[in-house]
Amino acid sequence: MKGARTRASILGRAVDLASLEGLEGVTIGRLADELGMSKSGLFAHFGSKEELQLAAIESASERYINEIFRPALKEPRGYPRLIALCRSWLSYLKRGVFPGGCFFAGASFEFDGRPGIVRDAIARHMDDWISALEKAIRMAQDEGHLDTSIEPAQLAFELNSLFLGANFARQLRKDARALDRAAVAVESRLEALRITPN
Amino acid sequence: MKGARTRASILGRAVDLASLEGLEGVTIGRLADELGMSKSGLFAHFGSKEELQLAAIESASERYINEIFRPALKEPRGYPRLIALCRSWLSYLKRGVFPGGCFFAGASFEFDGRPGIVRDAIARHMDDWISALEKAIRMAQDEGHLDTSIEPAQLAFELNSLFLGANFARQLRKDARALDRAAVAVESRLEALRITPN
DNA sequence: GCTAAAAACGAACGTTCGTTCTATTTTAGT
DNA sequence: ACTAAAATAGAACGAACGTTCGTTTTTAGC
Repeated sequence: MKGARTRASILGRAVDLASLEGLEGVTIGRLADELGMSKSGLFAHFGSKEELQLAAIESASERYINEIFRPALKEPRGYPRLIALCRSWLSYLKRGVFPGGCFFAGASFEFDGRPGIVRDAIARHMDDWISALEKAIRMAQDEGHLDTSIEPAQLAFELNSLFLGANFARQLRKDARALDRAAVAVESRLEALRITPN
Repeated sequence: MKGARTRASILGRAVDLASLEGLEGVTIGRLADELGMSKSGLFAHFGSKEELQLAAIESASERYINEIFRPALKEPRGYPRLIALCRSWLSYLKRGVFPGGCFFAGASFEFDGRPGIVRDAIARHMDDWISALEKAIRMAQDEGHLDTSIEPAQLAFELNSLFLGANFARQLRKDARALDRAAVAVESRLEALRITPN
């Protein structure tokens, strides 16, 4: 069906736009104009703005997983996969996978003070992401690659904080060294916790 | 003049609302309703929505400085003031100085992808904040309290990242341990860099 | 190539947005 | 208390919002 292709291109543009101007800032009229189609034609694909937002979140999640998670899974479990995941996140920001920085960082801060199913969907995806980070950490500990005295949830919090800090420094402050700063912090923190075999 | 009092109460409410729903989400009609006054009466205080947003940012900045910066300045310069500043930030979040978490964290992520003078004003305030953090770090180094091998800008980046991470975990994920996690990370990072006299 | 279904369109709906007037009320200085 | 100035109100504006509807065009299966 052609509808699926159109729908995908709508969501692609919606997600890009949302990373720049926020999920609520993506207006159906503007989106239709940019794609050269009518408001009503675009609208019919979703039935409501809320459904469009939910679909955009799912679309962004696929990109997020493909660009960050999938590549890191090729590395062997343990320390290599954990550090690959962190490097992958910073590379994802550097490559400009979303033109306005991390879609989920923006959406998280935009919706954290509102009720509703859109907020819930964002929170669910971020829970999944943090859980994935924790799992990678736990695996590195299980493999004997990482100090077990640190709680996985604590380290995941710290790493995720550095990712948010990188997004902040790069997107708002236009700090050209943002990614380097985050990389240095991530690498040295992990290296200090690393257990090398000998 | 009575106008000044009214203006202050408008801005107080606008800032609270913006911390919850975003600076763009604060609508003049809603704001007027909540304050029991007319749209046009409220509007006349500012002349445009953009001016209202700029005034709200200034108002939020005063709160930010009074609640975080001012108390920490009572501590002696050096390590005591630096750690007081960090503790003050986390306490500011815990106390709920803004009902929707840190006003500037939200505003930063909301406007980082847009052009205009509102974005510029937010960026300027955040530059000031990061500079203040760096200055406190440099002073601690000058006093001989802190390892000089770390760049002040690097440590400021890391500390600020943990603050953003705390806001994220607390406001979006409703993680009751968010503040503890950030505190543990901040304290251990600073303690490791500390130089104790003997 | 015909045809039923799917997709896109164009016009209009009611609402809310920021903003602009003019008129009225309230304040502050004498 | 009087008065000029400041503050607030009320009605209306065009534009944009999300949404609905009936019609037309395009697609896909036979």
